[in-house]
Amino acid sequence: MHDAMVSQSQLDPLLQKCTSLICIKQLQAHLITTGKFQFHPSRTKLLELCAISPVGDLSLAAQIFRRIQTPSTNDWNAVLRGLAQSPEPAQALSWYRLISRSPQKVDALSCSFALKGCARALAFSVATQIHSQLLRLGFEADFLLLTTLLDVYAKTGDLEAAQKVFDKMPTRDIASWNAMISGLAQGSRPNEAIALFNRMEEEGWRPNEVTVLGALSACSQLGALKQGQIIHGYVVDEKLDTKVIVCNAVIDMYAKCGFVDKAYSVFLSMSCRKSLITWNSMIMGFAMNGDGCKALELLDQMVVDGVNPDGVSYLAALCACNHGGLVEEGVRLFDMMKGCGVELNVKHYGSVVDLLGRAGRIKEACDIINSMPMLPDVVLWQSLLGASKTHGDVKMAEMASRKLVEMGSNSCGDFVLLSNVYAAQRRWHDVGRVREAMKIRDVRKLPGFSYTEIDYRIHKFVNGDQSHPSSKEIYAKLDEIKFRIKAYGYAAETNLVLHDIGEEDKENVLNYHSEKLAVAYGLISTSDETPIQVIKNLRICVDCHAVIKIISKIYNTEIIVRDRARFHRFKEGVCSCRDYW
DNA sequence: ATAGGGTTAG
Repeated sequence: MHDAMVSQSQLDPLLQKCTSLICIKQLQAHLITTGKFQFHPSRTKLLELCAISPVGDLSLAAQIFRRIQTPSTNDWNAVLRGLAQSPEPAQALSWYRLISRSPQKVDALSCSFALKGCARALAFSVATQIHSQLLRLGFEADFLLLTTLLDVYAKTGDLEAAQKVFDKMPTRDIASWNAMISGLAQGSRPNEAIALFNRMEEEGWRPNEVTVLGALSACSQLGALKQGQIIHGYVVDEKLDTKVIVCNAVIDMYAKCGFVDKAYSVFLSMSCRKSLITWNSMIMGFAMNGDGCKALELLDQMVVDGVNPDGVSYLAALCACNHGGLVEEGVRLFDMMKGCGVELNVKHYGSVVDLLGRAGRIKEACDIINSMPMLPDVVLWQSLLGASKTHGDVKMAEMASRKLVEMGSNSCGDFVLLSNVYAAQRRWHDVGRVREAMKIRDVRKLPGFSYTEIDYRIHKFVNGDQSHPSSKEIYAKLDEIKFRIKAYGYAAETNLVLHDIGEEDKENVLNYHSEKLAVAYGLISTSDETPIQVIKNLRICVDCHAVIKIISKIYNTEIIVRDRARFHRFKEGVCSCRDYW
């Protein structure tokens, strides 16, 4: 680059074309050698480019900054913005404090970048400080800044604060709505996310691709198929499905609503190029639905399509083998993974241990745990404990429980499993011992709950719930079910109930599990052919599984239950998991 | 004068 060629007016266009670090360095050297560095109007732009562009270099930006004798707020902000989007966003917050103490002081942009840093560093209390500061500085009418603020509150987990900012905003634009909707969806308040999405449409806004991502994610969480289908329709009408990211969200929504076929048809008819996430979402969809063969097929196909599987792809495929009962294929896949350059993490080990454990190959599962290069996590011991329970291996169950206690696990499920191992053997004294340990440690049962979507509304039930407006009819239906399945030859598996209470009471505990309440409500509320859909936060219980199979037969209806790990599709007395889960 | 905010799988 020749000095004479670069006059003041020519620097800006050069900056626009600057797409490499070398180029940045050349322009910087030029400014220095020509003595224009301290005063050139494009210096800040160069600094910003260096701090935030993917080809830039943040430490070089810091070096450049240090040479500036009197940095302007914009110079400060350039580095601040770089720090906020760097892998160490917390550094942005100390930098922000430096700006506050500098003669130039912060402006609205400084607040914006610092808040972005808070969002990424999950620094809630700093965000509240910046919040009060921006009010003092009189930025409260800046709705872009307020959108950033509400986003930080949502991301750091204070949805009430986010909602407050949103409600008080004098003007909003689509990004403000999007931040609030995705905030609710990601903060596990999917019902409110969907309600806000609908309100947005009522108020005449046209959702864009970011909006539907949040809304679809909410539908996925809830298993809200009908609502999800409406959004999918909108996506097609508005041609938002030209974006791969939107297609991915649609695929995920159908898969998590239990309609893997529908997910697959969207997958097959996509007009844009599939990304790694597309393949992974689809493989996971097949995994959740127990279709191991299809998952393995896709794992091969993606390579042909030029997309390299990553650790998530393999984990999903392994999980599919697990849920599909493809034990040999799963073990083979696991062995193959060791030589294909993908780093195995604790989840891969967890999955194969689970696979072997479920198949009753508990010794092999235990050997894998002992051979791991990293420390086993609680999940591994929990699957081994679960497998020991299923296969009645008391010794192994006790060993796994001991490990869990050593690791400080205070999860109720661990205690319940061990207790169930004893209960199945009628060792009530040991059951009592476990229950005592739970009391001492103040272990509480994570409450089980189930959802079902009826007429576009989500109905939630907890165990023994009597709060639903149709509670009377639901319980009457459960009585009828109880009567009809008894006549069919069913006997409750009461050895699964934790407490050594009377047989009849045990039956009642089981009878009013949340998933049974949701299924009963589904039965009295739907008359058409659509399957009853239930989403449960925990794993489905063995008794509920047995009962729902019979219900699907005697009521001639299809019932789809999504539990914590996978789908169960009940039809004509059998379940898609083939009782293997 | 202008800059800034919202994004899918595990």
